[in-house]
Amino acid sequence: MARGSGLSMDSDPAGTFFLHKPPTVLNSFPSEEDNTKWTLSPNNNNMEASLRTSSPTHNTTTIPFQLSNLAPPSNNMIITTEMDFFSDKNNNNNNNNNNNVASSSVPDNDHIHDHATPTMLEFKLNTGLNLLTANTSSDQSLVEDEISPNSEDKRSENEKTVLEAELEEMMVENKRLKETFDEINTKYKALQMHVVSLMQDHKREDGEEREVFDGKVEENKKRKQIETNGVLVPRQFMDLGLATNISETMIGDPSSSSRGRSQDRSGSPGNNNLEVGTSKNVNGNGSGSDEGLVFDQEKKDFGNVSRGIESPPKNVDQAEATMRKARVSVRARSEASMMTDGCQWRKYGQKMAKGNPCPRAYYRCTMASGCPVRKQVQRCAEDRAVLITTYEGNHNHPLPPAAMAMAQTTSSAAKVLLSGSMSSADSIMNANFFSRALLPCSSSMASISASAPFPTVTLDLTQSPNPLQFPRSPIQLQIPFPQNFANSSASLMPQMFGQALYNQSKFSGLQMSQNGVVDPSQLGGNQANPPHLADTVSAATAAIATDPNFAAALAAAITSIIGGGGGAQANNNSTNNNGSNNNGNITTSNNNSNNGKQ
DNA sequence: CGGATTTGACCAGCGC
DNA sequence: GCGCTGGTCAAATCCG
Repeated sequence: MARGSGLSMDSDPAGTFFLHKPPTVLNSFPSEEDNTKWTLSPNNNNMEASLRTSSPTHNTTTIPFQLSNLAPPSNNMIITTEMDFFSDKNNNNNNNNNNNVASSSVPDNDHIHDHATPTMLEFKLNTGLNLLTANTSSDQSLVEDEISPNSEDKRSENEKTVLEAELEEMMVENKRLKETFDEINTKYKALQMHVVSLMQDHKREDGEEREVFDGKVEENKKRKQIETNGVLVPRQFMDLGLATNISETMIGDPSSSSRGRSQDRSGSPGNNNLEVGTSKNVNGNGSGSDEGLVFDQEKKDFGNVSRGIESPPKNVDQAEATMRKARVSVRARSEASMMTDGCQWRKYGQKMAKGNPCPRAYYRCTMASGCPVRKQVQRCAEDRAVLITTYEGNHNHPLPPAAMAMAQTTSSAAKVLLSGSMSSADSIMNANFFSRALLPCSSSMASISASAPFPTVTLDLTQSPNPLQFPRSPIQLQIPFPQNFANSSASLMPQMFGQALYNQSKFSGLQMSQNGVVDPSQLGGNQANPPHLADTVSAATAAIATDPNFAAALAAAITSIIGGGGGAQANNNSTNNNGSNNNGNITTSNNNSNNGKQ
């Protein structure tokens, strides 16, 4: 391969260019002529053009390229070019590695090989046509342009028009973006006020509701009936008190400790929603629940809360088991058999699941021996283009950046679901609030299901709402993600949700003062005292609003939306490496008590 | 040949 | 107690 740069051109008034080959290229350039005649043919508003040469030795060669970033023309137009020659006869897609100003292709390599040396049997011409309109002192060859003033003026006029149109378009875009942000800001404040108001109302009614629920096993049965019928009632639409009552009833009523068998825990058809199950009905004897991870600190805190505040110790085990089973399910359209999430997985099983003709595959993480993280992959029964991936557990090893987002999400989900698994009513409220306020952007793609046997967060990346349609409801803020955003930014989404989850898990542990006022200094403090709901909400919204990662992700999402979804700027650098993963406070309990094969 | 995948068998939990 | 289902194991098989 030979590389040459700095071909120079000049032209006659008719627009015919003469290409001068610099000495450094002579040995590799296939032509023996010193001057090859090139004709410049502008088209498409002068933003594209092609160079055509016809010579006795070259026959006809056309090199298309684009003209962009052109400054206003001058009479002394200087064109610098860069050409690369390399041997790949079949590859006509030349890469302009240094710039994208121009692209070219060589349609027929044979024509330019006529006079190649015997050792240079094949060439490929890679031309980075750097078309500049200003004088440059680079070592590239320069030649003054002699294009006729009339045609030049005409072209510059067109270019000016195009640039002005682009500028105007960008200004409109900018204005629209600003309006969108303003709208989001306004709605966020309205949402915050409304949620706080709701929580205050709930607090007033709290005592009354507890009385009622204590005697209302019937309501719990109703709830169970709904779930077993496969009709998901998103908890975000449930009355907060009802959610609380159900959860507490499930704890107090052993008969309600049956693990549901609903098939929708990993995202049943039509359940394009975020699910945060808060059931705490896992059998405390631990059979089958020994796998997965336990957060030591959370175990401790949880135990404090449970024993010290409301629950008998046996419920601690139940919630711990629930914690270990916390899952994050991701729905995304994908033709591949498995989502790329940055981790290495080994398939260890496959089963036909009830209600779905597509088999469910079981994978475990193989990035480190003993990593407890597992995932299930299954296609949606109703829409086979949708791939449902359910993660469970937390990695016990360092992760590559590409895997951080997903891992953070699973870990954060486990945390928030632990808080939702506490017997404290407020903790249940946290899980409920998760979908109502903490993930205000997700209502169209999120709901809460109590039907899952394990707490499961389901992120739906399959929806493609109108990119610019924002909700009118003052209390709900949706950030609809365009389809291509969901597809291309699967790593960003978990990051957003993961951070939100993580923040929520933080506020769930806030210490409250006697009067129920949140002490900001207690953010992330111990969890000895259960939070009050209104304060929890305030702290949560504050945590979300001030979180730079969430803000960045939100901005990226909106940018993607406004920009027509042309690729969200999923910045891996914004991944919170201080997430709950690998923080050393997790232990693996892998007794395999139920895995022994006799 | 070593690692990954496939697949039948096994086990636990739950509903009836 | 039995059957169903989800989840896992491990031998067999495949593959690079």
